[in-house]
Amino acid sequence: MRYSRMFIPTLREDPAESEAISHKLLVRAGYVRQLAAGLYIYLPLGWRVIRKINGIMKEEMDAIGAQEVSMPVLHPSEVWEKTGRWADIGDEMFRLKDRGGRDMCLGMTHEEIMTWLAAHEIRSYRDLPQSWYQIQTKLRDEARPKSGILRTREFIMKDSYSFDLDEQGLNQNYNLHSEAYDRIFARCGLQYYRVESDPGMMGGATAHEFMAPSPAGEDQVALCTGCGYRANVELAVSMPSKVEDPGWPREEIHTPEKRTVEEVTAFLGIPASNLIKSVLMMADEKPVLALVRGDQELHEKKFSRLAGSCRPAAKDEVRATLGVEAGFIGPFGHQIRLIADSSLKEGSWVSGANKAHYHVKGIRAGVDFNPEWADIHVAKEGDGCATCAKPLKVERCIEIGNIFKLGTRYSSALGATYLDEGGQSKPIIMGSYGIGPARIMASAVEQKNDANGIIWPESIAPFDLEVVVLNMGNEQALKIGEKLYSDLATLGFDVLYDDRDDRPGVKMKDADLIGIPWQVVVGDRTLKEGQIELKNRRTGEVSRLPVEGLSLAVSDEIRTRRQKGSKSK
RNA sequence: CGGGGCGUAGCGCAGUUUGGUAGCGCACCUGCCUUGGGAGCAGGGGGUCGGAGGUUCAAAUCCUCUCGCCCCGACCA
Repeated sequence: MRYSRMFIPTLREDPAESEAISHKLLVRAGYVRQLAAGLYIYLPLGWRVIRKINGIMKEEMDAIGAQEVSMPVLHPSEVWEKTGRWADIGDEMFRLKDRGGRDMCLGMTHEEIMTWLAAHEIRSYRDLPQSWYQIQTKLRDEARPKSGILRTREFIMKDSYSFDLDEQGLNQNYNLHSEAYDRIFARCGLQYYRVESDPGMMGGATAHEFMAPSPAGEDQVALCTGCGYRANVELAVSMPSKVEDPGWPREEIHTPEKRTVEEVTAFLGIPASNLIKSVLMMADEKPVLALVRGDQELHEKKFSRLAGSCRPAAKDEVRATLGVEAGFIGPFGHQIRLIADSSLKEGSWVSGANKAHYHVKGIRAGVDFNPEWADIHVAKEGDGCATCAKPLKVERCIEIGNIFKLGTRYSSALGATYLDEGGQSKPIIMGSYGIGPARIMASAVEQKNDANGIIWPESIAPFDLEVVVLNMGNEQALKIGEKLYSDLATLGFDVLYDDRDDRPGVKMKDADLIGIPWQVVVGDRTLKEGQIELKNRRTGEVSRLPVEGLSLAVSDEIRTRRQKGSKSK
């Protein structure tokens, strides 16, 4: 492809409306443009990257026997009504009516439609197992689109669905997908973790997420440095650091206007880990008091697994229920359910005194309060691993893929059954598996860039190499450039040929910004010595090659250095 | 949906406090010149100041409403 004819609108400056590095670079280097909040246009370079990623995904999906299909984006409401999600899902679903007044929606995922198909076409155990996948547009009316192409309202997803006779078959398909995902992300050049995740509203039992570490990520992942335990903090368990019992006797202390943990600890000169934080939650409109240590955060999801769906109580609800304002709640003297984090079992603590402007020091579990015990804190860096007690690390990550064991949730609802060998009708056992190619793209940029721009992994770069003729006025250079361009293409490389009549500085800046892994530079300076340069974008390493037999030399050099590179990785 | 910020030329911004007929850099067009890290000179085109209403002799600037975008939080099937 000739640069002069390709649409690559690079920007000299970072776009104003962007925070994430990947967002800035992808806009600046001419890969994407924003149409509206959460709606992105993929320009020629950007679409090439997506196509490369999709190609890798297809190869790996096909390799595990999954079959590609294509599903409609527009769905009739009935299918979604059958699984209950038409009602369960709120504003996040785009809904519309067709001309006949029928309720329709835009697909946010395809469990319903895939299961509908299975329900209609699968009859016998002989038809199973099946794995179907598609690479298709999804639409979700996100409350807050953000970080460029990381969280958008319209996005492409590779989603696969497995259909099995039994749990054993599901496990096999689940593992096949997990391994295929490992190969996909490794081939895309990403650093990533496979972590335990919350099955959530997908309604399954087991789920994992594939997480690419990046400060732009929205998720936090707890990682054990010892045993390899890895889990999304949405469900990660941990042992909070031990706190020595100060052995305080019980006494009431005047703490005027000291409401928050910071205020109280500063006032009393004690660490937050000596405090009990009491949070009143409304679970199905019934009050439940949650107790965590002062240095912990209440994990609402863990809590709601015990208490039912809940929300923090409003200020006036606190007063009405407990008779005291929120800053001075104590865990004693109430007739409501108490759930405390296990870290509070031993020791003496400071808590609110159930009296405005007073706290109480030296209260003890078993003496002053008798809660139900559970892990209801958010795991944080430095907590002990629940399995091996080694310290946990917490890292911010981008969710690039997920796998769910769905079981029979969708097949039961939609009547996707088969007849087994004995003629018994049984629900199909399902799994679903997703990958966001745009997130792979963004994660790659997040993980691989420098001050000059993007550094693509070779597998997903828009081109294999870029030929840069620095001075188009130099006839010899021009001739060599043209020859390189056609020869290297013939040798099977995807070549971007910068034939623009621009100054060398502009071309080199653009080449670095765009981030194609190899640059073949034809410049006056080295040409005088009968040489051209081959530059590795990642390492900056430059090797000089003689003009004679150039194209083959370049291709040999890239191939051997690719091998060297992959060995040293 | 709650909190914060921002909408002025294609992009990045100043001007808004204190109302007086819109500016800078880059990009773009023409010509000259230049070619190893976003050159230089000369000339030129381009803006209903997000939108609507109001106050005023006069509004980018003040007031009211509204739309859009970004960031934090909630949400995220």
